[in-house]
Amino acid sequence: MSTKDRILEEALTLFAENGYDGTGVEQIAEKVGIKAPSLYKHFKGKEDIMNALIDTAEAYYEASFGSPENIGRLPGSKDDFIQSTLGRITFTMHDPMIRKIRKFLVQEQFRSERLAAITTRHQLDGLQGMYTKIIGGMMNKGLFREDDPALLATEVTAPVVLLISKADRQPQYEQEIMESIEKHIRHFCDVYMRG
Amino acid sequence: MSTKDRILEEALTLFAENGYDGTGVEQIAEKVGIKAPSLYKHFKGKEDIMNALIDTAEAYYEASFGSPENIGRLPGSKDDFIQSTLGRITFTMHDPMIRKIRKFLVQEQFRSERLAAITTRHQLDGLQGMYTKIIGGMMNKGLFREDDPALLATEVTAPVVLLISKADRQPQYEQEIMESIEKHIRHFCDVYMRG
DNA sequence: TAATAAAGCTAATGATTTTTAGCTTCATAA
DNA sequence: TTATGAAGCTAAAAATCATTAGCTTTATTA
Repeated sequence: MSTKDRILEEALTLFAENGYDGTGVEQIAEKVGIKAPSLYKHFKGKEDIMNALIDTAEAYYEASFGSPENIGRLPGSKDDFIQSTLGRITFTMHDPMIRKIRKFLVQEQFRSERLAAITTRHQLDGLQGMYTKIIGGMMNKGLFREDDPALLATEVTAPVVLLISKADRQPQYEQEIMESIEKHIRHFCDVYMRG
Repeated sequence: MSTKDRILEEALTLFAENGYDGTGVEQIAEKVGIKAPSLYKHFKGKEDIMNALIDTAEAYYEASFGSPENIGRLPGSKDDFIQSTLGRITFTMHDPMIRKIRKFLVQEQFRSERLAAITTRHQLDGLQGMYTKIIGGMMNKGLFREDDPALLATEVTAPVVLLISKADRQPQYEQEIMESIEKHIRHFCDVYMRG
């Protein structure tokens, strides 16, 4: 892994933990194993590091939610829907990279319009767009009752997003949070699915 | 209004806009109309200002969600439920004090366990506890179908909380957001209320 | 082999920021 | 009226931080 990428990696870790203003270039350099002035061989300055980081977050978003392939096959039953959804949530919750991007964005969302827009995509439009397609597709197959797929996507994803945020800041409650999420998903299926 | 209170007021405004680390004591002093060293006649230091601010946020939470009186009378019909809920949301969204506390908390939630706990209360337990009581009460009167009131409270409040956060960082979308919220609330009533 | 460029280092600069020391003013109370 | 304490100020200390300048090493390439 190149030094440049190592810098981005450690910077994201530190920004996620202490925020941009709460992180010094010296800290970043130390984690990478170089001295602070050497950072400037790779980036113009601290802000340049953050901008590169934002590009990473954008690319990551694009890879996760940008293409329809990420949905995979449509779930064919209630249990299938529940299991694939819980799987996605468990992955999203624990993947270190996604977790750091989430924590970084939530702290820096007010820094610029661009960061605000990315935060909204990560927190709302991403998951929601994905579930609009899934639910819409399953509706066509008669697995969901007729309704507005985008609205149902909001209903199912919003509580999950909020509970994952809670787990990010209070990991000691992770177990209860997972139980709440599962309960919520099952209830959602009971209400909106056929059979 | 005392200088001490003015300091807290301006500090909250600045912390909400630029975060704790992004705000200098000099900025706070300037907004108050004094010089930075004079702040130390009222607080031990910058961190002491934030701690006092957190007490304010706690007190505010207690006043808003701590006592059952804040629910007022139970809504007696679907329209009553929708109107009182939309009223509460509009107020919460626009009240400058609540708005600043929300923005402050969302940025500083990882700074300490105390801030994490308060953020969870403000973002989840507060509204949710209130709506658990409202929906539970209305269920007893036969206005809601039989179900788990706490679960329904999650379903109705979570999308609202997320959309309000979006409005905080992207006020230019406020109108569409309000429409989304209203659509969501009406849909919620259609699904879970009788009649 | 000689030249070059990339990537590291030390030392230091300059800017900012929090905090302290010590002085002044002014209202209040003895 | 005098003493006291609260609340402001200026000046400066002390610390931190991002960045620059200039040197060294090392690998690559002509």
